[in-house]
Amino acid sequence: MGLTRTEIFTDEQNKLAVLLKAMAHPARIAILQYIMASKTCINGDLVEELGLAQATISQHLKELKTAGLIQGTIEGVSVCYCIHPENWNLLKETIGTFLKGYIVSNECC
Amino acid sequence: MGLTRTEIFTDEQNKLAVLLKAMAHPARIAILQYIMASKTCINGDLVEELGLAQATISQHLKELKTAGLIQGTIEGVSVCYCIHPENWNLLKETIGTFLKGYIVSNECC
DNA sequence: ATTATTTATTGCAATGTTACGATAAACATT
DNA sequence: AATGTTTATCGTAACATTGCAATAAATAAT
Repeated sequence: MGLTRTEIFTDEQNKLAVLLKAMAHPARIAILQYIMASKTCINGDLVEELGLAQATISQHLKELKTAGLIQGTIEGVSVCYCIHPENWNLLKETIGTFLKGYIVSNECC
Repeated sequence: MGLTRTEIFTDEQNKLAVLLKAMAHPARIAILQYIMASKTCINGDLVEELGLAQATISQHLKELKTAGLIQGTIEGVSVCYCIHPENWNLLKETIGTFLKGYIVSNECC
């Protein structure tokens, strides 16, 4: 007990939950916003910008990368991060479809 | 250590994180989808539908209600839950704006 | 070669999440 | 009044998350 019972949900429900969870932290939202604004960035930029420890930023970047929201390529001594274009569009679509599922109705409480 | 440093983020970043977190669980996604499809529902419907314990469903409903995504009104012995129309539209807008922040660019890694 | 720069990983402490059984509370039915 | 129905809350066990210091690893500069 105490661990999510993923087996009783559909793949789509589990996948959407993983994506939302990856974004569900102010630091990761801030990181995504920073990357969106500056197109690319490195870990050090974010450490300065956000004021979190280097290890913490690195951990958040890893989570975003694991979820497929960003990608990182080694550039000499540093790693260049940016939004993962294809996955971001997929994300947009998946969340969009989910949110559109509600149509205002008067059958409400 | 170990607790999110909300004070270093903007209100908007923190609020969006709270909303995303409220949805970032397969059970809560399933609950929202069920409510969207059936317009209204009670705790008991969801216990049958999802196969989670009554206490667990109640807890998830509470989280969704606290985040403002759903509303519940007492109807005799049971509680009728439905999507919170205004907040759902706000959510749509907030997430939409966030996701639109990325414009595909060739300045990538 | 040595030193500097940059990021990832490890280890840890504090806190949060998830799930469920048991129980309480509140109304409906008999 | 006693019983049934429905939901919320409490307590608890098992993980999971967050954040940081310390350290490792890998390239760049001197």
